[in-house]
Amino acid sequence: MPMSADTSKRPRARNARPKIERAALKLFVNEGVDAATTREIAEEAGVSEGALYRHYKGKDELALALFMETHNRLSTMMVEAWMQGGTLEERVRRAVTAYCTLADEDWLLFSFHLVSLDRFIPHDVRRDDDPVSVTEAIIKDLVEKNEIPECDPAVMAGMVLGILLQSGNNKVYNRLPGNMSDHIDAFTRAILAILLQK
Amino acid sequence: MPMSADTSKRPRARNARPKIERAALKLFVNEGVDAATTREIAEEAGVSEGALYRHYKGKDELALALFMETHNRLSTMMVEAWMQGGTLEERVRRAVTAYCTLADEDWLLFSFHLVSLDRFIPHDVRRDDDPVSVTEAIIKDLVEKNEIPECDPAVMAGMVLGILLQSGNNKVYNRLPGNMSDHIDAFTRAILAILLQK
DNA sequence: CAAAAGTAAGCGATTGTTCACTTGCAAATA
DNA sequence: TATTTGCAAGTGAACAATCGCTTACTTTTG
Repeated sequence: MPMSADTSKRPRARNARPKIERAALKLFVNEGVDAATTREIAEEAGVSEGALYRHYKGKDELALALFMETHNRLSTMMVEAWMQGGTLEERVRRAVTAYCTLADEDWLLFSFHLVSLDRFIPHDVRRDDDPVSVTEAIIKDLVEKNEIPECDPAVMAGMVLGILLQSGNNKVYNRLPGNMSDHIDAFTRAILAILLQK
Repeated sequence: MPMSADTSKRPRARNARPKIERAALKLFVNEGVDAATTREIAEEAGVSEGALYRHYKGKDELALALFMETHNRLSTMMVEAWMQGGTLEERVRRAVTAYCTLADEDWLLFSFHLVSLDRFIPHDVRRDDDPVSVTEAIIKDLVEKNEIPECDPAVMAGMVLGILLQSGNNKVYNRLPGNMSDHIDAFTRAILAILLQK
């Protein structure tokens, strides 16, 4: 007995994982992690809901994995850019360039990291290898070697990072035109101005 | 027939509204608005769940009201501080002082505003009276009057605000010691350094 | 005593996750 | 080469839990 027309069954998807990740990123950024449902993600990805659980333990693990992808690359790139040596300006410019390049290469992935910082960065625990701690350590070192004037490293680290992070946030809100890389010069000069002030 | 001992009925609360607001703030900051349930808020406040709905239409309205309380005061204080006139340094210092004072007066309320910025600030719409637009307008004015060197007002506004916002965020994460007001000097000098750079 | 404020119970809707089943592919077997 | 077999990947229906909110009622207040 021939079946009547296919009752709108989804054609089986292939390579669901990247589709799920891009769909999740899009919804996470636009609605927030909590508001984005697994059903929405699956629909946006053109994939069944169960497929998500073949690759991730659950929604939270998916979100964390996407966050960490950027978070780890960020720490690595920043440290590498700094360790290469050179003048203060050269090192700052390299770090800023690394940050902006990472942002521009995959803006969706990067902006998710940016807007989810306060969800995934624990409020009370310090890690030695996260961007804030790394920046603080670098500044402490610069002070000790008399490359910059005396200052409170914790305060200075916040201000320096603020220049980059807030500019990123403004780009998320469509308040900053162009790519992040378009402003490498402005960022570099501002950071140097703060570091070398007085 | 006398009932056996009171089966754990909550003693009727009085003045529930402020209790609800403080409890909500605490939970909103620590868990996020979505993760904090109305049941948790009521329990933390020592109040029944229904009491929330005597004062607010729902959870979202409660969160928005708490956000706007800071948001509006912030815009007002910043504009007032700036309009009073004086030298560039005096005006910057007054604006910074206003910001830090607001933060220290009610840190819980303020930090909720800080961590919820991207929830309540729409991604695509510009308002003329929000802090970012206000800052941008001020900088544009400074450039036109040749009080500071030529620069892109959008970029400069992001960087200037970043100094304050990221420091606030770091305090939320317990990475910045003391009150915000303790660092008024550092913030003021840093902002002046990037405004007047080159 | 009327209105405002608070309570406890519970309802409808939604959500993250599970589960039994199917499919396509590639290695193993003959 | 032709056939079998094992397994990772995909499906979608259903579940248990939870959440925001409403309701019927009681208490306080001016």
